[in-house]
Amino acid sequence: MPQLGSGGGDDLGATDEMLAFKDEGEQEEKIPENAFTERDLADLKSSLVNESEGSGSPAAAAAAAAAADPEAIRRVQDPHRVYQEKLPDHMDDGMKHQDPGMYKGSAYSGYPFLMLSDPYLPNGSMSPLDVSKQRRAVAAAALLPAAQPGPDPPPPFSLQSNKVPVVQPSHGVHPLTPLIPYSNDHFSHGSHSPHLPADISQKQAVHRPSQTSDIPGFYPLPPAGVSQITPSMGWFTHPLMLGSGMHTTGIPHPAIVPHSGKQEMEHYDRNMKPQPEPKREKEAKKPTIKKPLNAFMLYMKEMRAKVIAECTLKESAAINQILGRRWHALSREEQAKYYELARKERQLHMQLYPGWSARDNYGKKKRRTREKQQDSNSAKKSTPSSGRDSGKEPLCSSTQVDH
DNA sequence: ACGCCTTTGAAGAGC
DNA sequence: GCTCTTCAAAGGCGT
Repeated sequence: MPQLGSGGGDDLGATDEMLAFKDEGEQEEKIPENAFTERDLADLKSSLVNESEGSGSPAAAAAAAAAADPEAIRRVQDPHRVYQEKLPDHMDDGMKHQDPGMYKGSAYSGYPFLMLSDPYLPNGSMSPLDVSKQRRAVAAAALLPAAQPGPDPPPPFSLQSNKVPVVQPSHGVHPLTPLIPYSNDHFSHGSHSPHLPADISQKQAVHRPSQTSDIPGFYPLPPAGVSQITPSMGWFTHPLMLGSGMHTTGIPHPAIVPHSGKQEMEHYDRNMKPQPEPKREKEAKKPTIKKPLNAFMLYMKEMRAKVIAECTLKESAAINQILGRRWHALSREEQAKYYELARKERQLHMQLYPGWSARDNYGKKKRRTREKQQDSNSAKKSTPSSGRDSGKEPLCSSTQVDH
């Protein structure tokens, strides 16, 4: 159990983030009772470490959540409840505090986004790279509606998009869970790609092999928590997956992808057929176990489609900028939700691949040139506001973030 | 075909 | 302990 004992160790990021939020002065609108203090978060997270914790009542949690956040009522009436019911017991402890945020629907249906006027680019001469950046920023900004102060109606997105993979439905809704990368894309392939527009998903669905629809839940977390997951348990072990995303234990895991990466994975995803690949070639390709997604990645995965729809953007770089701003605009509870999911991700990942190290994947991506690295570093130093905390990227939403 | 862009967070390496 | 680097997702874009 490599990191299970680390307690808050791997949560530091979350804690740090929370601290950052304090500084951003976004607490005005914080709910007094349900406010997620850092200690709460720490408690919550440490509670996750105890995988074998007692049970809580999801319904009660939802009720409490609804009391604290009326809007949560709408959320908890949702399929998410199903997930809550299936949550590992240890989750309940933390969930009691944050159910409204956890596994609920759109996390920010009502929070104010503030569109900041200017792209992050400073004045001065621009390198081609800068021009490219500006072009992206402008492209994103150009598609944004004029900022309208005041509360905005929540975007008309279906909250169902947050269905949880643990109870992975076969229809094409995007679940939000720590298990997304392991369950959705790679297990319920064909049913839906979480970030793809519906039409694309449907296209994929055409190729969905019949047997996948029989898979109940690709992440059948036992009530007692992931620690009890065993290779033989509920995992979908399809012979066709052998050799592609199959863990050495026999557990199919989407985090495992062929060396060649995306393309090949898509191949498997969409067709789920053994490719007429030469054996030798197969053997030569060692599967790559991907890193577990962090909180922001999970958030992106969930929200990408929404941003794409809202902003009619497709370029990931621009979308990610928006998502970055939205991420910062999230309340602590809402962020905590994703930190929580990410934590579960890591724990599960750890259990599935005890010996795996992030270092294993080093060098599998082409490194950026040293020059660019230095370039960006110096740029960040010289213009700190252009970095992660620039606060100038548009949120695309008609609301704004005040920084 | 392949890498870059862009975001945040986690983790490893090096000092 | 701190800083730096790399990777995780995503899809348009440039070479």
